[in-house]
This record gives sequence, structure tokens and C-alpha cells, in this order.
Amino acid sequence: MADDTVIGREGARVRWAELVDAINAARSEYYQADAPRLSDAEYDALFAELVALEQVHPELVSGESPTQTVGGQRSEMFEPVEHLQRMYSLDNAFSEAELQAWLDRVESGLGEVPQLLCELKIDGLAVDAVYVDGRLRTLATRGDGRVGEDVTFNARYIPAVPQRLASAAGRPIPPLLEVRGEIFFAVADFERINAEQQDLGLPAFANPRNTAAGSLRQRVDRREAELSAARASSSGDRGVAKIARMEAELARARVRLDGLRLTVHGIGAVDGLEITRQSQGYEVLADLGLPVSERARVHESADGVRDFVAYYGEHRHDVEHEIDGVVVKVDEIALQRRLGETSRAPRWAIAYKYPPDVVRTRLLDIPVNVGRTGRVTPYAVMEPVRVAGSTVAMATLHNAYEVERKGVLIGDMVFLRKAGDVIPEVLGPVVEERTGQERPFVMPTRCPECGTALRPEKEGDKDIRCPNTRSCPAQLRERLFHVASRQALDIEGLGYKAAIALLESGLVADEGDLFVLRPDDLLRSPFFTRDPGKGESGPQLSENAKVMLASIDAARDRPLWRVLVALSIRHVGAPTATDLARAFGSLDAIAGASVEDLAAVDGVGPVVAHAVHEWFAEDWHREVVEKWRSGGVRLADEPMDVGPQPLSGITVVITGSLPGFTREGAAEAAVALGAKVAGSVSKTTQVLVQGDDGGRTSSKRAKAEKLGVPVVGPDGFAALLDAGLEAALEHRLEENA
DNA sequence: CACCCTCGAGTTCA
DNA sequence: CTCGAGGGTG
Repeated sequence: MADDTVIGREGARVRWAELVDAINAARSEYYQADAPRLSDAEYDALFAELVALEQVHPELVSGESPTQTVGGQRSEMFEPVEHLQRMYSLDNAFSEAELQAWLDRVESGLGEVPQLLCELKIDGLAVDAVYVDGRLRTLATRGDGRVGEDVTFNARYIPAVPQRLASAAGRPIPPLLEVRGEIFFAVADFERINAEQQDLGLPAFANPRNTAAGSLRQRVDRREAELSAARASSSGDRGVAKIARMEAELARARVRLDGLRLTVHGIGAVDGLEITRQSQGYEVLADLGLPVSERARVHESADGVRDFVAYYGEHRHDVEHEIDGVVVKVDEIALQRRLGETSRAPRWAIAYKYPPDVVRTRLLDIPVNVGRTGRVTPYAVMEPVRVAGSTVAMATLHNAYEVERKGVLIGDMVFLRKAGDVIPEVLGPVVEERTGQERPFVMPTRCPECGTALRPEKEGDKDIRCPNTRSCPAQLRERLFHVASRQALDIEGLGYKAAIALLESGLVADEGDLFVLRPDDLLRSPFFTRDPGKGESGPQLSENAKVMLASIDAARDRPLWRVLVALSIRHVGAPTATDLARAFGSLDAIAGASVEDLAAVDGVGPVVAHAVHEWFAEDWHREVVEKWRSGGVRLADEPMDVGPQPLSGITVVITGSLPGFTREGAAEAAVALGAKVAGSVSKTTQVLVQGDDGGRTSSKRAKAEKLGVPVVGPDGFAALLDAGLEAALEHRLEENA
């Protein structure tokens, strides 16, 4: 944002010129290329800065400023259509404060608190449709707000755009009706189209909006004409092949148009309809067969507006289409008229914009990390940037092939998002921003921690590893940390820092020593001690150290599968460990088993069987086991008679948190009754248990609905444990929540 | 052998 | 959440 205390008059003039150039360039790219260099958020930020600058320095404002015009230039390919009534754009609010400021302005302008209509701001493409005597006359893009591009010829392939109006309530059809709306793809449809696009070897579309824009602006009519011309004049094999190709392209174009959706959110010129309120207008449009949003709500107060904004901030991704904000409109048309318009936007409406979920930031470096199993993973270190509610500075890049596939160079500006709103993901470079100073990532050939030459475990693996499993400091650290993890022995107080302290102080040489630690030993490390209090002499064990010791003690008596997981045997995670523990009963039985014995276990194949067998063949591995044994760790399961297994053969997936259970506790309760608890929904899943997801999007839920897998809530889970699957399904949740 | 699942491993921030 | 890769199936 411009800051008038910092920028002087001359600086303001320079900045103003920069902003005008950048905005004009972005506008022409946006309208002509369908592949804008600036994201909407960036464009909006530039625009907001320009508006702010012009408020402080009104002398700068001239006719050429983008604040005085709307939209961009028209592409030459399309026939111009003049809108009957001008299509305004909306002013934006980027914060609650700016929204509040608008509410205050409206209130003082009217001298009363108006009813406010809130609706989702669909991230699509604005269009204008004119119906004369109930028939679609023109469909046009927004263009510069006065004149748009005629895409009527495509409309007959877009089922979402009615060709004729018809009133369900027997209302007379208005002689003239101009409506405005948003053309868009549902996210799911976009993903399907994009997958098909990539299958054909064509470049992927950046996002649903650009795809919608590209789809709507196809010259289907021209292609049809070319095709029939080719048919008329074709001869020979080449002609046949060409026609086939043209037919395929045309078919693809039509399929894309078929998937476009429309939501009408405005009325332009009208004759023969009585519209008193925006919301009542929507009802009339819906009655005439035009698609309007079902999510629009009228609120009596600013609080209601804020709640609406907050609700969709949380549930942004639960809606079938992309949303970039909320539009708030004064509902009553008479009040809208009283407020009027500025040169570019109405005063009676505002677009509150959510923070973007794809941002750009500088890729500063690509270091590598050495994991528990020696796998070497490159990760991106970036200029910290706020995205989807938190500040991100790092993201995994998985492996060297991924770095290459994404095409990022160190020093690049990169696109960053949060996959599933949680895990940061680098999408790719902003190629246009390259200066030539960027350098490629080079995968190291030696372990950054111990210098050992790195190599793939076997020929053809994409991952490369540090083979120094025994004494690579990174692997020791990660393994020790892993022993304490929730999936393994679940030792409280032994976190990452404690693991490092234990190793660096020499208190443990490796994970084998963990169970022979004595409290007195810990006094030697400052990490585990605190200063003596009154009446105490010498350092004392810290609270954390006591917690850790008690928890280590408790860990001596864990089920066998947890011990197996804690040993960091390749390919043995919790599910496989559970299978092995059930099949063999004790660690000694597993250690003594042949490869064939091991491979006989369901879910264990030759690779895993080999890995387990090899693990026990290593001397120092067996030493770890012996140290644990002598340290009192139980290495066998009590032969316990399992209770009744009413849920055997049933696969359950659990998502969200269930009251009265921890995440693992819920799974264990189901497993104890014989159920199989899977991590993701597939067609073999009998039921998805949906707990409280804190308002977050559940991808599992979406998948379940797609596959027709029944979804139940917490009470369904209780019924499942109590009375079985049949009873649980009595508690099925509605498909569309 | 091609497919679909499932598992393993690494991972971000508050 | 992601990719890679193992296991099982048809």
C-alpha cells in the first residue's frame, strides 16, 4: 500500500506511472491471452494501491488512469456487443475493517441500516444475456463494461444458459430482460477436463476460471463452418484424417461448453417485471428458469454479514465452485438508487475478497534433508509468505525428479499453495520473472551429514539414500525421534530436541541405549536439568526429563506391533507390524522366521519379507534388540483370547475427531471388534465415519460421496461398535450437507 | 502384466 | 497431502 508519509510527491508520480503500466499490461493479457501473468489477488493489490495513491494525490488522476475506466480491451476475434445497461465492476474490501468502513458509509449515506444481501463471489467470468420475448437474443462477455464479445453462437451448447424463458408460476414473460451472471466450471468438472487435456498431451489449464474463459471464447461456429467446408472438398486419406481431427476437436469444445455453469446475479435493462428487491428479483429470475445461487442470504445487520463472510471463509472449499469472496448488496432497489454509482462501481455493493490460496514467493534455496531411513529429500526454502491462513517458508520437493518436473530453479519466483489447505506445495516457477541469475538445483552425491556417497537402494529407484544407517547422525537422530512417535512406542517428553540432546551428550549411542538410561545419567546433560532451587544442591532433573523417564518406563510394556514399528525396519509401518505381530506373537519368532514364513503373512510380499529377514541378520540390529530386552522391554504379546469379532470383514475409514475417543482410540475400538480401519476411502470401504472436522473440508467425505460409500456421524460410529454395520447405517448423514 | 489398493515415508505450521 | 512403491487380483 502507498504510504504518503514515506512517498513524496515525485515518488508518488513515479509509482503512479508504474502502477498504471502494470495494471494496463495485466488487463490486456487477461482479456487477450487467458493466461494472465498476475494473479487476481496481485492485480487487486496493485489496483488498491493505485486507488489509495490517487486519494492522497488527487492531482495525479487523469483520464488514462485505470481507476477511471473499467475492464480491458477487446480481442479482435469477436463481434462487439453493446450491453443495454453498463456492467459495473465492484469495489473490493480486503479486510474486515474495509468491509466495516463500507457498511458505515452505506448507513450514513442512507440514514438507516438497510437489509443486506450476501452472496458468494464466484471466481468465473462475467457475462451478459439478453432475452427478448423470452428468447435468448445475445450472450456476451463483459468486455470493458460497455461493450463485450458476442458468444451467442456457443450458448446453444451450454445447457446452463436457457434458450427460452418459461415461468413455472404462470408469470407473463417479460418482453425484455437483460441479466448478468457468472459463467464457471465446478472444481470437479475442471479437474476432469484438465485430466483429459493432459491425457491428450496438451498443456494443463491453470485454474477453473481461465478454463471457463477459454471454453466460452472458442469459435465453435467457425470450426463448424471449416469442418463442413473440409467435408465438402475432402478427398484421400489425408482429408479423412484431417476431418477426424477436426471432429474430435469440435467434440471436445462442445463437451467443455456442456460443462459450463451459470449463476445469475444481476439484472440490467428490464421491461415488464416488477423488481423491488435484489433478493425478490432472484426469485423472479429463478421462476423464469434462470439459474440463481441457492446460497444468497438477506441479513438485517452487519453482524449477519460478518457471520456469512466468516462462515464461507471456513467453508470456502466445501462449495462446488471456486469462490474469491463474498458480494454484499443493499437489497432494496430504491435504496440502491439513492446510493448510486461512482464512475466505475456502484456504491450499494462491495466485494469482500478472501485472502488468496495461491501466492507467489521467492525460492531462496533447495537444501536436502536426510530422513530416518536415509532417504534424501530436497525441500524448498522460500521467502516467508502468508497463504491460506498461515505463514509458509518451507515445502517438500520429494526428490530430484520432482524438482526437475516442476521446473523450478533456485532464485525463481514460484507459485505456492496449500494442498488440501494444509500442506504447502510448490506448483512451479513464474517463468516470466526469470532474470537469468537463477541456478539449477544439483542433487548432492554425498550425505550432507556424514559424507557417505549416496546411492539408490536398488537399480531404477527414484529415491537416493545415505547407506550409512548405523552411524549417520541424521539417521540416528531421526530414528531415535521415531521410537518415541505416536505410531511407535509413544514416549512423551522425547521430542526432537531431547533426541538431539541424548545423542550429542553421549548419553545414548543409538536407540538401543534408550531403555538402560538411568535418571542420574541425565543430570550430566543441561537439556534435562534445571538450576537447583532453595535447599537443593547441584542440578536437578527438569520436569520434562521426569516425564520422559516415566514415559520410557511405560513404553517397556507396549504391544509387540509398536515395538516392531519402533525398530525402523524398512517397509514395516503400523499396519504391516500389526499383521506380523498377530502372525508370530513374539519378536524372537519373527527374528527366527525364514523369508518364506514371513511372506506367508497376508500383506507381506517378497520385498517386505526380505527386508525383515535381512534386518535381523545385521549384528548391531540384534544388539539393539538385546539391549531393549535387558532394559525390560516386553518383546512378545500376551496370548490373549480375542473377544467376539462382529465387525470382521468390514472396512471402516474414520475422519475428523469423535467425542470420547482419541484418533487412535477410535480406530482401536473398531479393530478390537474385528474391523479393518483403512486410511483412505476406496470402493472397498463399507462406511466412512465422519467426526467433527472443525469446519475443514474433508476430502474423504467428498471421495465417499463420489463412490457412493455411506457416511455416518459419531452416533453412527457408536452404533457400529454397539450393534454392527446395519445399525450404523441407520445413522447415515445426508449426502449434501 | 496392468490395474487398483494400501502402505511407507517425509512433511508444515500453530 | 504427496509421491513412490509393494502386494494382490484378474
